[in-house]
Amino acid sequence: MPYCQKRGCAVEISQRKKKILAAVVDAYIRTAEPVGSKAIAESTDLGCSSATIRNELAELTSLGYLEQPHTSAGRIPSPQGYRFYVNELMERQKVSLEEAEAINQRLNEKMEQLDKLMSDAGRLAGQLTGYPAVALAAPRAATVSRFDILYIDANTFIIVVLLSNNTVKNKLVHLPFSVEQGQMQKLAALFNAGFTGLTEENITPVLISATERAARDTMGLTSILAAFTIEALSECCAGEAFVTGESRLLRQPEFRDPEKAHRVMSYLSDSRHLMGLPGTEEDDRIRVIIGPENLAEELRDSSVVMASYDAGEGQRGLIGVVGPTRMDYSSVAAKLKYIADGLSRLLGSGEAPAGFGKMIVKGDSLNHEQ
Amino acid sequence: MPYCQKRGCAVEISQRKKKILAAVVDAYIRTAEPVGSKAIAESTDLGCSSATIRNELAELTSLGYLEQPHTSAGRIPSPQGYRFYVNELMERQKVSLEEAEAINQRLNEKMEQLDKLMSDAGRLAGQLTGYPAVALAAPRAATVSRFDILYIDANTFIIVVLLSNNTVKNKLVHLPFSVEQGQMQKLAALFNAGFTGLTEENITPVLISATERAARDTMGLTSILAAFTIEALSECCAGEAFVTGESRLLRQPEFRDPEKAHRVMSYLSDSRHLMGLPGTEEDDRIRVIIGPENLAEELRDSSVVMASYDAGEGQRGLIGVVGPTRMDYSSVAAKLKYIADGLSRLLGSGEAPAGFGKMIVKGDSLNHEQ
DNA sequence: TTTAGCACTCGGAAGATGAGAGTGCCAGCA
DNA sequence: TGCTGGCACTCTCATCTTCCGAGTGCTAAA
Repeated sequence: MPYCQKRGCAVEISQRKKKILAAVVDAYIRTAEPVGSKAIAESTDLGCSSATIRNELAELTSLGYLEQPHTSAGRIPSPQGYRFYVNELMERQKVSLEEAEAINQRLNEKMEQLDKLMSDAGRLAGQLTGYPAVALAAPRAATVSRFDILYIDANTFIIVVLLSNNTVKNKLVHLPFSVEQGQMQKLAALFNAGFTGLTEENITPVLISATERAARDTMGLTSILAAFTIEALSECCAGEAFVTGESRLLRQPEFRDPEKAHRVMSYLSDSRHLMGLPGTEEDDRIRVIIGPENLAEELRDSSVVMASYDAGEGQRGLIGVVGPTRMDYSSVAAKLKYIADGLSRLLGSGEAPAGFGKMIVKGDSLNHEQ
Repeated sequence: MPYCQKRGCAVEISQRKKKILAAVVDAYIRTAEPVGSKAIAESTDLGCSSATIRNELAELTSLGYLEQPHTSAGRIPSPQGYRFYVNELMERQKVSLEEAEAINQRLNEKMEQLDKLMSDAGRLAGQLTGYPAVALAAPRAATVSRFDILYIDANTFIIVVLLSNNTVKNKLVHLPFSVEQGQMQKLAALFNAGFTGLTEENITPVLISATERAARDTMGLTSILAAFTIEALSECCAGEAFVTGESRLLRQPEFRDPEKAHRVMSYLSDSRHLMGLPGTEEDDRIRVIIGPENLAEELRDSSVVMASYDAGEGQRGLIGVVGPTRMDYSSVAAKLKYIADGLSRLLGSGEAPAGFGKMIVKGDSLNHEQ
C-alpha cells in the first residue's frame, strides 16, 4: 500500500481506517481521555473485534495520525490526525435551529450600535462555543473625503472629518487665544481643497506648510488641523482587536496547569499579537490552525478556528476562537461560519439589506476634557 | 487588658503584638507560607525567644487576627488581621524614584490620546503591581450644549452633538430620500433652541412631536435626530469599565486551582459587575476591601485595592487591582495612589497644568458603514 | 514574665501496593 | 490473507503506609 506520510496527505488510507480515526477524534474531543480499541469496537458499527481495531490503531499510529501518551494507554489524535480529520473526515455540522435563531436575534439586536457589532460578534462566538474568542478588523487605507469646522466660540471649535470609509472623526479644540470665524472657514476650505483624497503618507510637511502660508496662519492652527487629520487616518487604518472570555480556557482540562493557561492567556490579552494573525484577505472560508501549525510559539498547543466576513467598504473582519487542540472543530466551525455569514449579510457591501434602507446610521463618541 | 474583639478595633494591643502581627503579615505576603514562631523571632529585633512569640501568637490567634491552617502549622493572617494591618500597621510605602519616573513617563506619553488614558491607566496599574486591574469612569449625567448638522448631500448628513461634559458625538446618516439643506438647518436651529440643557429624561415624546410639528417635518428626520441625541446622552452617562491582565491572577499560588481562578476571572470579565463596585464618590483616599468584606460572592477570597481620581468636569474615575487576600497592600496602595494623583493632576478640573495650555484636544472616532 | 525543654500533632513527601485498562503478539480459524 | 480470541505484559493512577520535621502547647525553672 503506497502511503505518503507527509503532513496528512495519505495517498491511500482504507475506508475502515478513516472510520476508526474519526471515531478516535470524536471520542477524544468528547472525553479528553485516550481512546482504547475496545471503546471504538463498541461505539462504531464496523463489524470487527477490538483486536482488529488494535492492529489498525497500530498502523494509524505508525502513520503519524495517532499518538500514545504511553504504552498501554489508549490513543489520542496527533496534530496531523486532527488536520486529516478537519480536511477530510469531519462532517460539516449545521447549527441547530435554536442556535441559528439565537444568533440572528443577537446580531439584529446589535444593529443599532454598529460600532459595537464587531466586538459583540466576538463575544457571541465565545459564548456559543465556550472558548475564548477574538474579533478583529483588518486594517485598510482611507482618505479624507470631507472636512468641517464647527465654530463654537472664539477659543473653541470642533473639527469633523469624514473619511472615505464613512468613518467620522471629531475633535474638540480649546485654544488659549482667539480666532475669528472667517479664519476658521478659510482654513476649512483650504483643507477641503487640498487634503481630500489623500492617504496618510500623502500629507507631507511641504503640503502643510504650503497650506499654512496660503491661509496666512501664524498661530499654528494649520498644524493642529493637519495633525488631527493624520491621526484620524492612522487610527482608522490601524485595525482593531478584541479578546473576550479568556477565562473560559480554564474550563478545559488541558489548561489545568496554570502555567500553561497563563502563557496562552497573556499572549491573547496583548492585542498586538492578534493583529499578526494570518491574513484575512483570504476567501470567506473557515480557517483552522492546529497546534504546532501556529506561528506563535505560545499557541503551539492550542488550536485556532477563524472565519472572516465582509464588513462593507471592502473591509474584512475576522472572528475566531482559541481552544485546546482537542477542540470540537466541526461545531465550532459551523457556528463561526454562521455568525460570519450573518455579519456579511448585515454589513456586506452588496445591496443594502431589506428593511434597512430607511436610514443607516453609525454613531461615535469620545470624552473630551476641558 | 480590655480588648474589643469586634472587626479589628482592638482597644488595647501591646506594641509587641503589633510588631509580631506585622511580621506575620509581611512574611506571609512574601512567601505565601504559614509563618512560625521561630522565623519571627529571627527576623525581628524584639529581643525575645520563640517561646515568647508563641505565646503572643496564641493570643493573637484567639483575638481573631491570625489563623492556623491546622495544628502544628504556622500562622496566617485572618481577614481581620489584614484589616488591622492595613489600617494601623502598614507602613505607607513610597514608590521608588524609578517607578515614579516610569509612571510619569507613561502617563505623559498618553496625554495625546486622552480617550485611551483611562484604560491605559488601568493597564499601567496592572503591569506595575502584577495583578489584574480594573479602570472605571463613574457615570454622570450630561446635557446637550450644542447641536450641529453637516449637510453632505441631499441624502447624507452628519449629526454632531457637543455635550456638557465636552464629549463630542457624531453620527453619519444616509437617507433613502432627499432633503433640502434649508430644512436641515431649520431642524438644527430648533434642536439648539429646544434640546440644549436637557438631560436624557427631559427629552420626552411630547417635546419631540412638538418639535416635529414646528419643523413641519413629515419625513421622520426629527425622530432620527432625537433618537441619536438620547443615545448620545445615555452612552455618555453609562460609565465605562475596563479590565486588563486577568491572567496575572494565575501567577498567584492561591489561584492555582483553575476552578477558583475561573470564578474570579469570569466575574471580572463581565464589566456589568464592575460598575457596581463601591461608589467612587468618596474622597480621594485609597480603599482596601479585604476578602470577605467584598459584597460580591465571587470576590470573597480576593482583595481589591482602589484609588479614585478627579477626571475633570466633576467626574471621578477609579483604578484598582484585584488579587489574593495575601496582597502586598502597602506597595499596591502606594502605586495606585501615585497613578491616581498623576491622573488627577493631568485631568483634574483645577487650573490647566503648565505646558498644557497651548491646546487641549480630544479626538473621537467611529466606523460608519454606508 | 520570659525561657528552655519536651512531648505531641499533623501535613506532606516518598515509597509500596494493587487494580484496571489497554496493548502487542501469537496461534488458530474462515 | 485477514480476522479473532486469548494471554502475558506494561504502565498509570489511586490508595495506603510510613516517616520526617516543622511547629505547637505546656510545664517548670530562671
